[in-house]
Amino acid sequence: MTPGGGERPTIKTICAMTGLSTATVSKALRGSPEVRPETRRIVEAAAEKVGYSANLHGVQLRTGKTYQVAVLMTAPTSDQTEWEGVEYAQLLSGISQAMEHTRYRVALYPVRDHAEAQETLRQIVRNRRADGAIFSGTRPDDGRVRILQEAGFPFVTYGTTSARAAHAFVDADNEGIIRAALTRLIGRGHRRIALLNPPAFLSYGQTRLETYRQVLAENGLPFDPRLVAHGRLTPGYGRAQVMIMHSLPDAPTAYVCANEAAALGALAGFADCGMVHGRDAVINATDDLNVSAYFTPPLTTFYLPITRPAELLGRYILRAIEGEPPANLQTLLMPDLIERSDDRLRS
Amino acid sequence: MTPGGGERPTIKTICAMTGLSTATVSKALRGSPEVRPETRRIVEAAAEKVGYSANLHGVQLRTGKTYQVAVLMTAPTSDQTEWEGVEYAQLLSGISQAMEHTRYRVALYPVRDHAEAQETLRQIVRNRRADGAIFSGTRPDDGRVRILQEAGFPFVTYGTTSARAAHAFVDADNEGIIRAALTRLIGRGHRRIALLNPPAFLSYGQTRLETYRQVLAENGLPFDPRLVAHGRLTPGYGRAQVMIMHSLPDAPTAYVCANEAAALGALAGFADCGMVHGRDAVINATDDLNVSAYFTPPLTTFYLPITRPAELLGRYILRAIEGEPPANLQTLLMPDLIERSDDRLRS
DNA sequence: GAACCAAATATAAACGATTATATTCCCGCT
DNA sequence: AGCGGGAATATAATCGTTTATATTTGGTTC
Repeated sequence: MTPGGGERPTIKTICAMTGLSTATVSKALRGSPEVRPETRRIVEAAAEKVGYSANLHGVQLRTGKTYQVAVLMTAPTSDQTEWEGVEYAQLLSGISQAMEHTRYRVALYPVRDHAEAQETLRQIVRNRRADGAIFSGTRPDDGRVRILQEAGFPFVTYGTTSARAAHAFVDADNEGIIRAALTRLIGRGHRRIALLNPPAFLSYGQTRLETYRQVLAENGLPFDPRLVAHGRLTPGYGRAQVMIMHSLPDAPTAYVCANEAAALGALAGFADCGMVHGRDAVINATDDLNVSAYFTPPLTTFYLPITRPAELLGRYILRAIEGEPPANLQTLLMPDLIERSDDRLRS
Repeated sequence: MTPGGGERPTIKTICAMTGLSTATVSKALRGSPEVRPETRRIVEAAAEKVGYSANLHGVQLRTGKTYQVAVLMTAPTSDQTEWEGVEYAQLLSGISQAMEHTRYRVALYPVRDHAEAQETLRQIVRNRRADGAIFSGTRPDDGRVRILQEAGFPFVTYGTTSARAAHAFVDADNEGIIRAALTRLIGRGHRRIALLNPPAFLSYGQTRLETYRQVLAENGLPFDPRLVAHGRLTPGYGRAQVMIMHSLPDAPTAYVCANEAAALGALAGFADCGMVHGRDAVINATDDLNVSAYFTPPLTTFYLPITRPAELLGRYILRAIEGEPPANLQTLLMPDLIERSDDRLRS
């Protein structure tokens, strides 16, 4: 494509073609007002002709920008074969898609745990390996948030923290979800409703628990701690919790599962206990993949396509990098209720 | 940490500390034999003291290396809410983990289709955005493979092609899987076995189909094209195919599904048709997430934890970048058979 | 002791962009 | 005519490395 050979064109190629200096060409290409519109057109034509695109390494060295967005992924490790973390695929895809027509790319940093995440972020900040960061699984007092705030490093969380006012975030409206799910189930006659929550240290688990207690109280129902479980949201967890709670003297008639993996396991637990969904108890899920349509039986779900928060995360980190204040970069998304079963209390 | 202030240390920092020149320091840090061991120790001590780590942008500009591995991900797009592509999360995680203690990072390139993948790869090659590439969903005659081979660009595929001899790849042993699955089902009395395959243009679908025909022939069983389906491996696909094949005059008594998503849908199809798994027909899956343990009922599966091929992909791409010949970078992995149901033909 | 050589180190030129500073040019003003 | 000043462009420094080339050092050899 380059007339003179297969070498990749640089600014100097364009200088040679146009007789202009590197400074002028550089400015013209970035649309600086200092260069005459006519000159800019000449430069752009030349650039177009040879298919010029800036060498990022040069730009990066000079400006210190990396054009990378670090996405931390709390990794499904090799020793852990459960169905977990599968939503990362679509999360990453959505984030990348938001950066499609920019210079930015997603760079992946898998981490094993919270401590490693902090260490990784420190390195990213210290060595300026990225211009911004995204991570999920937030805790109310989140060490990662503190590190990045102290460093003045742009970031967006997927999930809230107690410092939420001060940073960009995207999350599902967990309060809204639990309120709607419980109100619906209570309206259909359920009095003992189990909550299969994620690990207790996660913000959204806590939000859900608080809302759960609140809604129970508002409806004059007692709070029974034995109906609340915390744990990693694997199918195995869902199954185990159903088996435990089923054997309570006063077993729950409804299970609200924090995601579809747990709900799938809960269904398996039903089978193990000889329970029939809809007759002995019901399960509701809240999730972002919408697999529950294919469970036997299909489950009622609060469904938020994960690509929605994902694209938002992508757009927000770009704006955060550009210096937009966090207050403009905060969104809670309310999932849609998809009723796939009646869920009325029988018996 | 730097004595003189918060600035990030560079080679010049170390020059100032040791009184050596940048050339010597650079060579010392990279272990060049031209520098005296004693000098090297001095340099290393100084580097350690100030916490020096090379500025990648400088290195990249000078050497042209990017220390990025491009992973193409045929993206679950926003308009597509089916459970599909979820295994990418663990694939990416495994790849990244293989590069953990290197300078290399995974850079993510989501693409919508084959054409976009080719265009993306051309850009990556042309603008040297990465040192190597990984992609999946191979076809026998794969345009992406041709582009990279012509460019002499290092890459590893997840899946085989007809040019397999000439490039690095990792894949499941699809021939072995189908042979084992069919032999087992035939041994248990099944005569009409359905094959729920991925889209026909994919290599592994073709391999599976060929093996399927071959094994049938070896066992004196007729090949019935109506028992073979091709399509995107969503739950919806599995369900639809079961409904179609169930209504055949001579319906299959066993379904071999190419992944767990399709198998889950097939189970949903069973429920829709009023079929009972194990009585009217059985389902086998082959997959890498091992969710089928939690289906109702649990399904027999050929299970290859996706992290195994993933780590191999990561290791292979690093070696390919270092110039290792493709012949040493080719592996077919045989999954484990996990028998979760009897699967003998009843009736 | 001069000449030579290898080993170790230093100097300086890249890599490709951005940008502070300098130069040129042209115009209007006194 | 001379000068000041703004607009447009050019020159050159710079980012942090690597590496080709030059220089120094010290030891051998004759």
